[in-house]
Amino acid sequence: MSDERRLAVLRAIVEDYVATREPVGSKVLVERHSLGVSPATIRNDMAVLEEEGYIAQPHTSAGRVPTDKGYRAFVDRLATVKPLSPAERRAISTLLDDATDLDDVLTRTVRALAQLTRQVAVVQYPSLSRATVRHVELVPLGGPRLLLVLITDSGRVEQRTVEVAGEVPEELVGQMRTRLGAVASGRRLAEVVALLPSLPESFAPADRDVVRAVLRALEDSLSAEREERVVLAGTANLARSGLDFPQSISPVLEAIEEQVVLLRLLGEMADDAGAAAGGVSVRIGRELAHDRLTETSVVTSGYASGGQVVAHLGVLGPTRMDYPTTMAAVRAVARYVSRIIGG
Amino acid sequence: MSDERRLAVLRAIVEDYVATREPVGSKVLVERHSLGVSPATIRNDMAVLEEEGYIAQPHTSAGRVPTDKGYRAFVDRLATVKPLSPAERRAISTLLDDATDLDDVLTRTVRALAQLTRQVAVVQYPSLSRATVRHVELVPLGGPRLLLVLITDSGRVEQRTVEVAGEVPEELVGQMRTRLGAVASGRRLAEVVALLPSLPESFAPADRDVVRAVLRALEDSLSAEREERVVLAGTANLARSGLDFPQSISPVLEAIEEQVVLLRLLGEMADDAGAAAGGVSVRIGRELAHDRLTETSVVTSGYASGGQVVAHLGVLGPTRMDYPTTMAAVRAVARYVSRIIGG
DNA sequence: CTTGGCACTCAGGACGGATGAGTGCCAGGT
DNA sequence: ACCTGGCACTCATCCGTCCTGAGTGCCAAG
Repeated sequence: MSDERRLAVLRAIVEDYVATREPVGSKVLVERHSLGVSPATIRNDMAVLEEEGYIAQPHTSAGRVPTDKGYRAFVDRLATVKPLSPAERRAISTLLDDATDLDDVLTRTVRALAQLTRQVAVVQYPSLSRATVRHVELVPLGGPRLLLVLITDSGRVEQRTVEVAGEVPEELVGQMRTRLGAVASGRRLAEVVALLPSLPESFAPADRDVVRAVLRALEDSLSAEREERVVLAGTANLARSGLDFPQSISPVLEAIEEQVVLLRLLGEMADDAGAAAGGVSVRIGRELAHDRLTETSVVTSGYASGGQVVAHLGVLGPTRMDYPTTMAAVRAVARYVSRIIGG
Repeated sequence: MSDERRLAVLRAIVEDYVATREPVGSKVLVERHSLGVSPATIRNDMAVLEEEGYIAQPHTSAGRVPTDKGYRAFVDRLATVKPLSPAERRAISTLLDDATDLDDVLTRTVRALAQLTRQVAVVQYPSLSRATVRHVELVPLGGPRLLLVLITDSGRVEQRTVEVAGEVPEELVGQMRTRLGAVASGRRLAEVVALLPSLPESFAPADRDVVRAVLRALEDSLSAEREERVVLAGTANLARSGLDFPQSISPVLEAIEEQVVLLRLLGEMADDAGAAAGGVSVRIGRELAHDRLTETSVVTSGYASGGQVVAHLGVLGPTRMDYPTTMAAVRAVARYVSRIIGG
């Protein structure tokens, strides 16, 4: 009982099924792959693979289809690395090279990823919590409103309006700007938050209410909820591969509208085994632990700035996706982005 | 030949078809609407309506379906205004009232619109070209990079990194910041662009290259292409109403990914007849003049700041949509946003 | 352990008749 | 001049039946 051949059969099934979208039977298997044995033998192997949960039959008289477990085995042990074509590499560079600011880089990145993989792409903004403050700006908007702008070293710009009691004198605005700048510049955001409470005391008692309002806004901007942002592209690809989602594509559309869901996934997958080595992390169907995404797989990778992983990006597609190609694309794009923003 | 009754029949057909998604025949028409005549009479009217192009038959033994022209007549002459329910009004307020900055307002707006109409919602950012500059900020990002931040009176914050030849001394940065601020503050963007060319001459000759790089970036930020942005929501609603798009929803998904297409539409519709009166503009199917959106309708309205229309928002859905409700929602939301940002 | 043979299952397509919704037209009534 | 009931006609859809063929599992022989 050649254990080896059984795995070869599994690989062949996954590859054929991904290519044709149709359950694959023993006959076409020996025809398309040179396995050197007869269909009957393959059938025995397939029976075992089914017993072990790697493949399944949609109905009695049909061929076999890989299960989540089957795809998992394929990804972990069977997939052969598939380098990007020169054309694809070129596409990445031409798309990303003349980006201007961070927004632009990420928008182009997510488009590149969607285009390469022909699937839905997600890119997360660099995390704020690990960033350091480059600059704090406070601008009167007229009337009782101020605009607070926060610039981090990763190039992120956060903005927030502050409602205060009444018109704020230019002088006080200047004072706050200076002292906030002095306290925050060069520090990590978490440190800044810790230093804020003591700040009002250095102002005249009459001004402290205004100062406190500004600080509350600042603290709020740094809160976990606001700090996470994602960009999306390739939603249209879902419709194209609509047939790959037996139910319907709505669960996927819903999930990607709920950015919370995406962020949870990206976060969880950051801790996955493969991800540590700067590699690619894959979750297949049920592994996503999301009851409406059982037909979906996600492929992610972290990207870095200054050697430090600052955020993640990835791709969403049907479980029945071309994993080698997708993984190669995700890895390549993640590296390229790291190079651009990483300095 | 009562012209009046024929229009009543058309209205009834549109209403029934929108409600049931099924071609409507003469019999159910007299049953559901009290038209006071027999099915046979209705049939004669329907024959005329078909002749004139307001309705059509999918196949011989089926009922009638409104054509684009039929919907147009309905919208222009037949639709009865349908005020929002108190619950819906409340939904708008609770969703929008505690918004913080402009980004937040627009994100909440687009969500509210998507939720109310159960369709795809689009909100355009306030146009830059009519805005005036509130503040210009220039921040060294370390190395040969500067970050240029532009804040307008409508609360928009534009950012852009600038690559220069080498490290820029803090003093020069300060100088540029001050002079840029002096030139730009309070002026309209178009005026600012006109004033830029003369600016380098007030700097030391050695610094002029750097100054010019910054100005180029600034000018670029103000260019038409960059100035337009939109936010989207409700894409998942497309899947739900997937049956309403006979072909597939992909053309719609593609169109909304191509923001250019959306911007063109919003722009064109701003000039439509109804739009002038601060009202709602509707385009139905072929009227969109987009060969892949023949099954789609768009409902838009402008929203204002300081009495001036600064941008547009709207909704995309199947031609077979509930126009009165959708129009009411779009108008209500547009007014509410105007009130919030309009000051 | 492999292989050819064989009986078995069953989804999907093809065919055909019945059903019924809906129409257009006409002749008669108001 | 218009409305109406009656009627014959069309045709999409539904449903039951049959057939085909892909694919399987099992077995006995190599």
